[in-house]
Amino acid sequence: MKVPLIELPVVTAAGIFLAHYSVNGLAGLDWPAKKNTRIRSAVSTPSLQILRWHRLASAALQRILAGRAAGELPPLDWTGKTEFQKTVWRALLDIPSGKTKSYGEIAAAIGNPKAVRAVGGACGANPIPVLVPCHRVLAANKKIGGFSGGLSRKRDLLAREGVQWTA
DNA sequence: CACTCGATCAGCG
DNA sequence: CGCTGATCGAGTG
Repeated sequence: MKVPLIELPVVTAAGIFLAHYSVNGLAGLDWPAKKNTRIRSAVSTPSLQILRWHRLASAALQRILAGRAAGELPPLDWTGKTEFQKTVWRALLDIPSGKTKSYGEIAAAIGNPKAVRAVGGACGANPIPVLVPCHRVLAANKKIGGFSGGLSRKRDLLAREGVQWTA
């Protein structure tokens, strides 16, 4: 069955993010496009509930970009994702702003200490960057590691949170 | 099922 | 610093 998605823009100083909502909650977040793409609003009329979720998501995004704690999040829709991925993402939500963990620490935290590389894979598959703070995961030696959205974005987010990493 | 590929890591020279 | 093996989940055919 096909679940309709609603797209709503989040205007921030860092650009316009695009949030995707399903009937279950926030399902995805897109990085700001380079160009001034269509700021067209929702394809169909968002329900009151979705607008409410959107307020939460927008506020949380603004706070994280300002280097502060996210605060309350809307429900996250991870339908169709694997249990392993969901477990990893839940662990990411436990990393507070300004702190980081290594891929190995995440693996240990979810009780699967040898699944180090798999954790990296799950981070890369995260559909909701920033709010699910995949950028707070560094390599073991505090090196920057990788980032699917581009390393410059990871560096920017970490800098906003006052985090140090090794070159 | 049998591959392949990673946002890893620790060990070793 | 660079190379290597171990090891896991996901994607592909």
